[in-house]
Amino acid sequence: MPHDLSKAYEPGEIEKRWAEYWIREKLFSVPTPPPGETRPVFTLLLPPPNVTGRLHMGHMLNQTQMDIIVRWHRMRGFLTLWLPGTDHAGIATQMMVERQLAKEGKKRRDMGREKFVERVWEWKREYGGAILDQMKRLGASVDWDREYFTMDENLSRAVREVFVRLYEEGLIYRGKYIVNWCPRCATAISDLEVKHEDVQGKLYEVRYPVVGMDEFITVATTRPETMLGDVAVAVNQKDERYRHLHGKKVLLPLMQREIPIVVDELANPEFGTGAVKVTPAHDPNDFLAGMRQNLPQIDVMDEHASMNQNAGPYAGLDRFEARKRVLDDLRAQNLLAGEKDYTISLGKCDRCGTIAEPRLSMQWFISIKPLAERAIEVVENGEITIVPDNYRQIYLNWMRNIHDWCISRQLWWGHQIPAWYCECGEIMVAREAPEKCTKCGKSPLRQELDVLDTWFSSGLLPFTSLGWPEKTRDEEVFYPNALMITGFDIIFFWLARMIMFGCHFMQGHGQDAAIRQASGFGQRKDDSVPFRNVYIHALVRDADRQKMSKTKGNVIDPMDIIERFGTDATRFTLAAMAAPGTDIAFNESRTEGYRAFANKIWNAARFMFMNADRIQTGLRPDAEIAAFKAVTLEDRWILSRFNRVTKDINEAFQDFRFHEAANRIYDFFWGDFCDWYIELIKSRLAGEEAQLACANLVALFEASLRLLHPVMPFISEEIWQAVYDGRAPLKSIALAEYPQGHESQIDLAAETDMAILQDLIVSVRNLRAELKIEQKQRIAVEIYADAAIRKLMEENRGAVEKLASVDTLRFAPEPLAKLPGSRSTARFDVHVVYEQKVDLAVECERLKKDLEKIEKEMSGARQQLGNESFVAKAPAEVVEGRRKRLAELEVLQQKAKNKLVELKC
RNA sequence: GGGCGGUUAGCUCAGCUGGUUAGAGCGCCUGCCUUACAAGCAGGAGGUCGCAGGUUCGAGUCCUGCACUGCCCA
Repeated sequence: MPHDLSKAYEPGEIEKRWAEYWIREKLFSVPTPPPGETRPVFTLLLPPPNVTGRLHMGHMLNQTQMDIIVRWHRMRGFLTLWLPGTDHAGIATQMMVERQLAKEGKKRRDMGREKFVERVWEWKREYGGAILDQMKRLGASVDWDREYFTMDENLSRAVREVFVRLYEEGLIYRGKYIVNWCPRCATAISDLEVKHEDVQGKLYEVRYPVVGMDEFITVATTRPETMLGDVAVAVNQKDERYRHLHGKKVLLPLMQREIPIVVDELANPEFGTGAVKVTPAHDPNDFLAGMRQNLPQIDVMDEHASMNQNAGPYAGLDRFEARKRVLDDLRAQNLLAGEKDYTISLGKCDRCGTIAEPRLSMQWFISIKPLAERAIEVVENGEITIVPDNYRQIYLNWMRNIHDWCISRQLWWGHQIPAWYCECGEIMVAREAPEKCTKCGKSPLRQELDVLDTWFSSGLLPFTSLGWPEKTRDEEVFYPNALMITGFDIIFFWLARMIMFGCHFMQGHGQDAAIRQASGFGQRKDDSVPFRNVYIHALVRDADRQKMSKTKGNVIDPMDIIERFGTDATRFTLAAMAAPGTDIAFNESRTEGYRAFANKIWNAARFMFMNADRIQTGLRPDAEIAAFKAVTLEDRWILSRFNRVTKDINEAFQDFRFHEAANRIYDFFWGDFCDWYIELIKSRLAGEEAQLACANLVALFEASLRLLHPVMPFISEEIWQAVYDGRAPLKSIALAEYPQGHESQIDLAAETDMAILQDLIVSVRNLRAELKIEQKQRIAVEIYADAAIRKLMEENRGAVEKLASVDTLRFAPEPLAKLPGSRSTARFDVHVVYEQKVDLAVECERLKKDLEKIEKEMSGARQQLGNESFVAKAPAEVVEGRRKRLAELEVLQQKAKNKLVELKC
């Protein structure tokens, strides 16, 4: 890699090149370590994106954070495994292929299951890698050799194993219950796959005539079409209004069916009329009431939510059309007692947006409580930590109120449930297809047509991706994963399921003891957990804090942002804005700013190379911060800053405080390193010390690149490789050592001295601007200060001259604060010698403002110090700090006052 | 209905366990193409920290109430 970097920073080409290089060189591939491995291990599973997915901002944030943490660990010497892969996304993928077929005028059902599934595989082979390809462009440092797909043969085998074991343990059962049903997808969906939305609807009141009485009972409903399946009317025991109707019957309007009035807690006397229709086949609460009251279940809809033959004259109508007709007919018969506006919480299929329908059907379920118990325990007792802490509570609440999980889906794409039916009624659940019935010996058997919920298989990934159910060395080394990073919206999908399954199936598992100790988990007791720590990130919104959605059209495509600003700048933006627990309002102007930052780094590198090539030191192949020789004040200062910042950044990463780490490095590189250090050593680079100064520059730069690498992997790699001019000691900066902050190199005296010097330089610049002195014109300044400060300024007069364009620097024996064209701090007065008239009015105004501020602060400080309890109770250093500040303020006040008098303001 | 957040500069956001003068980026104003960088440099303006109480020597930070706003669950 030559030193001649192009003049402008062009991320596109650089990023593409290194992304390919990293993959080609298999830099992040981790072979199974043999026994005796002593390095700490860090494992992390990519929460599997849908195979149909395209990278969105949420993925980008998620992956940026993972990549930062992963690269950081790798550089700190951890054996770091990041496992990539995708899940088969049952409904989504099936939809995708059905749509493709529709274009060819074909239908899934005409095609047959086998052909259809083959077609899905074809689709997967062709398009299924899209999201992973995008990850490659991001430079995600995953182990591509270990890529998983939930439908792979080994993972499918694991799924069958899990199903069989759970069934044998009595934790899987089959039954006819009300489930959420999507009429478009024609499958059951889980509670989590139904998204609720408040919409304005109507509450209809319908009069049911009581049989044998000249009376009506009025029930309220938001879904009148379901009345066709009514089997009772319920009233509450305590409700006096209906006491006389207990045991009577009503004649169900439109259907002319006699149904009983039952007494059941389902009826809430406070709500509506207090009487409620009971439709066990179309409402979960009614279903339970039906069981209690031993009522029949009348299903009036088919799988597409059209009315079936049970709906009598309405058969064949779509549910909404049926609703209209039912209402019309009720109206005509004067049975519609009222319609009120009513807010309805409408459940929609998460995948396709169709209004979900509660449906009575035969499904497979997991009896979840026993699994949830341990999943609660491991979070309560700290075997798994969740950060930020408030999500811990959310997780626990959900887990404590969990319902049995419907795991069967009426789809073709997915893991077909390993259950077989015999005509004799026997059900066999087995790892491999049984040949004949175990009870009656008959064959052939018919396999269950349903497939498993996608989350069933992805919930197993923390261990199945490591070879389970085989006992593998990988499992011993890499399980439990160290960390899971995911979005809060996914807590219940992945997190909860992985924890339940992990704790259940990995019970008794032990991680290699030496590795576990080395990895920092020595004190954790439970190795069954899927991961030790969880970090939950927030949502990425648009610049106006709106949730991104296709319908609103405000979706920001990360690939588009990357195209324009580069991956590094995009990553940096997300990192810099990712304060734990806070949503990110993605603002393009920030990314633009961070591209400018990358450009700054780029140009600083060009400066370094320009000098290195000129000075001919030859860049040292062993460049590293240890080679830095602090001889001057600015050297000691920048070394101190570097160590301080490094320490802060390491701590920030430890706590997932990405924004803090990003801001620290930004301020350090731009504010300290470029604005001051480089400017200060320019004269040294031109002088006798050039070699040393240049070596220091390179050493510091190289270390800073390593510091930056996890956040901006590409530009750091590009420049780092250039530093070594094609002879880098390692294949990549990604394998180099991450800087550690050394307390011993933090030099408080140097930082204080430098601050005084910066103060002086800024004061002079300030005066120049005020006096409207042209930038080019060099000027004379006078300084008044005590001996120590005088010495400091004397020793660094070159710096002042260069950075403030000063040609003569004199020291005055008398205070200068009174003079026009002067500035004062508590430590020194500085005066610019310049004939041009000072604008007295402006100066007076500024002085008065300053004085006001000083005096305001003084009175505050005096009040505090005058308060006995403050002096008695506040920590000594705080009181001392206040005293010192007050003394300073007094000096400043005096100086300002004198000057006001002198200038006759 | 239950729970959880947010409200700090014109905009988007930091401010961890309460402690000196509340910060950043963008935007704005002034002056500079100063040989690394105009995606830049130098200087500057801009905030009674949503409102009202309280705890404390001390509150942007802790507590209570209110207002507005967002999310999750039922």
